[in-house]
Amino acid sequence: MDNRKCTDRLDRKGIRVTPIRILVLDALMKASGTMSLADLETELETVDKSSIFRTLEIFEKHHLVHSIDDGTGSVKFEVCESEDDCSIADMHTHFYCEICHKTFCLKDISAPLVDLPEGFSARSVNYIIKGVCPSCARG
Amino acid sequence: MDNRKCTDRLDRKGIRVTPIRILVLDALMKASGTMSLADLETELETVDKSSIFRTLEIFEKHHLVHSIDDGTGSVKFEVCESEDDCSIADMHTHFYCEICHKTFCLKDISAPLVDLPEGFSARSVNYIIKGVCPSCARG
DNA sequence: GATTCCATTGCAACCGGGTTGCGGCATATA
DNA sequence: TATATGCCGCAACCCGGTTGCAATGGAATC
Repeated sequence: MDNRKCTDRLDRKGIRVTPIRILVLDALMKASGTMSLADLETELETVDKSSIFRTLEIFEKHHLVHSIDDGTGSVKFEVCESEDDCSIADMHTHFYCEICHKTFCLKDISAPLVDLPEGFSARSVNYIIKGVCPSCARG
Repeated sequence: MDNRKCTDRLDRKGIRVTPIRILVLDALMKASGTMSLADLETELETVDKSSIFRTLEIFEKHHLVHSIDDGTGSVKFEVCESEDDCSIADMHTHFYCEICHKTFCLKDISAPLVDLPEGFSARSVNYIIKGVCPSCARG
């Protein structure tokens, strides 16, 4: 576990460093895709659900992670790509297969952003396409 | 209540007509925007939650209505625009204000659809932008 | 007309993700 | 050392959604 890297990043975001916050951030950074609260609970079995919850809450408020609602009923979390700021450009496309109920993370397809009516300002985008994935289409 | 119109539409979709289904469909058609299960429960106080739930399930399966997950924790329902088929073109943009927690239905902005990798086929799009709405921006 | 069958519905209970109150412990501040 | 503040675990709670089951009712069959 890269303790140092986590500590630095928390510092830079102005988040007080604690052992649990390091654990959670480390797990998120190591994860290949997104992680749900339940995923983190499983991964960090010594840490209480509510602590993880509150940690994620803080991370999100400080734009260290962002959440994706893929419509499966459990919100997913992901470390923001850019080190210093979490921009809308970080938001990419997700695909949910209605057959096998898996969520795919299409990292290289960034979520489109439409022109909004006067007065609306966007801070994040939740873009999820539902349909049938390749392997379910074949079989 | 336009009983006839509802009955016809149910018929055309191959959905067996029942009093409750007429009530639910009528409420949805009359609604200015989207409705949640809870909204319908309030509107149709004589009808049980589970009955509404199952009715919506059937409606959705027959592509008479579609659901939108706006990230508020309660799924919204909406009658498909086109009479005969519910196409992806029906899906429009939704905006969720992080300050006042309201969901706006931007009916005239259709949800964009990105090119998916080989093998993925899209059946619906869930596109929701989060940010600050005009009245909250004003302060 | 009587009987059988199956879809529909209401009720109540359940489920699971998320959230909160609170008390204890640790850490910081005076 | 005394005092405040923040962090954490536990347990309980909340709420939207979902399911099992029994009763009802209408259509199909005898």
